Amino acid sequence: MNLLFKALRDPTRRRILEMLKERDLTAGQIGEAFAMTAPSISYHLDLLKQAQLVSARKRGQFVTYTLETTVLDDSLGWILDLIKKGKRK
Amino acid sequence: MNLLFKALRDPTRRRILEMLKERDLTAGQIGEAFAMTAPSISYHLDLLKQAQLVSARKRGQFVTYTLETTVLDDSLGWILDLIKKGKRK
DNA sequence: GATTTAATTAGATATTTGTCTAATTATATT
DNA sequence: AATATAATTAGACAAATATCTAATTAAATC
Repeated sequence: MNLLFKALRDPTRRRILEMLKERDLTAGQIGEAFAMTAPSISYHLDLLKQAQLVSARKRGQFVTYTLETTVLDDSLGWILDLIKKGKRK
Repeated sequence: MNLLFKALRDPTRRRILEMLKERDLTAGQIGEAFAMTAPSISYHLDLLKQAQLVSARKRGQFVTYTLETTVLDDSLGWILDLIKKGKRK
């Protein structure tokens, strides 16, 4: 939960997730969309991976990233709880 | 959106929101639940206020904080989009 | 009106974070 | 096998963050 919110805190990382929503992308393709060096993108991808928001598979010299939504269910549940349960008792 | 995720990133702040889900609380009451000085709590409450996740009203010398869920709808929408739309095309 | 209490603001500081350049690893191509 | 390409790792560094102590503000009580 902590790694998840940590990952979602950064605009670049949120943008990457939105891109991956459309289609799987290699690290290089992701990098093209940002005015940032490859190592910086790598860093963000690593945090997303740690949070299990993306998975990576290597194909030749390319690494393709895929959006993983399972872990988002937790955050959804947490937020929904906050919205729905409020103020009973 | 950015202030929102920024606010949700910190465990202390998430905990505060969970507490406020049950009932409104004064700054002091919130502080009691943490091993942290009053100014630190004030700091967190300020960030939550900036994100519009809580509102504050002063009654005498006390300040009571209330959970505000409206802004959470945005985050919910954003996350749901990520989960539901995925991989079309 | 002086003192206590609740809370915030100001200022200092250690840690975390996001970025960079340089170096490394691994694969593909010539 | 030498070179080029994709990506990551290592190390450095500035900016942001979370915490503290001290000072301030505002309300309540003696």
